[in-house]
Amino acid sequence: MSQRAASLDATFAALADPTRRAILNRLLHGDLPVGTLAEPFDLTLAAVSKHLQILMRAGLVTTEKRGREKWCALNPDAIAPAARWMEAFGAWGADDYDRLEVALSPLLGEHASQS
Amino acid sequence: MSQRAASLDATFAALADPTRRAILNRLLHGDLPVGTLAEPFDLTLAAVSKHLQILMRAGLVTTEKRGREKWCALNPDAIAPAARWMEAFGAWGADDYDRLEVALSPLLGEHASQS
DNA sequence: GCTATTTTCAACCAATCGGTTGATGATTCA
DNA sequence: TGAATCATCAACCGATTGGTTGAAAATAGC
Repeated sequence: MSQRAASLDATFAALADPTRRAILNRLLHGDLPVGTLAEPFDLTLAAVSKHLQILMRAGLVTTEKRGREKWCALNPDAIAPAARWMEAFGAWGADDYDRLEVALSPLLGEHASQS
Repeated sequence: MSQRAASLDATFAALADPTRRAILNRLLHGDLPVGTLAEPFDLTLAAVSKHLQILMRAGLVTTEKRGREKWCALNPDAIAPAARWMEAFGAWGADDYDRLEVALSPLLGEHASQS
């Protein structure tokens, strides 16, 4: 599987969990240390820590250690490949064939991908 | 969990598998019966059938039985909620605060969602 | 140095996932 | 009617997921 496909796997899988989407929403309003980030969730800190690792592996969140706290920040650029992938399908229904052609081109690399 | 969040779960989870994205790519070029759709994949028909059920549950693919064949078609509208969700993150990095505000509003329903 | 705080690690558990095989249900056609 | 074709179902398998608990590592402050 291409590097590109693996990245899409990680991104979409990261977004498929409601806790992780809520974490991203929380970070949309500002950077936070792990403990504060975890507060509103009815989960152990270890569980939130695991979710963060999945988000980091997908590149959606970056972290920086400051003292004994680890601050988390959004990395919105990481979502771009997945967003572009999805555009093809929106464009497919768009009755706008220029837009369709543009949206389709990023897909060619994975065109014949199997399993 | 809200209905909206459940739908996002199903959509993103469906997109997180490369075989399923390849199925969608294949359908982008035209409707196909299950057997033909499955041909390029090194999988049993049963496995492809399961992937199709996941795509149908997410609403991304619709089917219609014609004779003994079951024809599959894309339903690109189903991807719109997920695409809108993702826009918020692209917009967050965009230095364009009008766009950010617009992109953020669809998130409010899930804003405080936990677990 | 000792203690408290922040976060992760390791081991475990039940549930889900992606795949297989073999049987079964529909449908077509000779 | 009987045989072939198209697709799904049911049962199973190993790997992964999302969660827990308890111990450990790193840092801060007294």
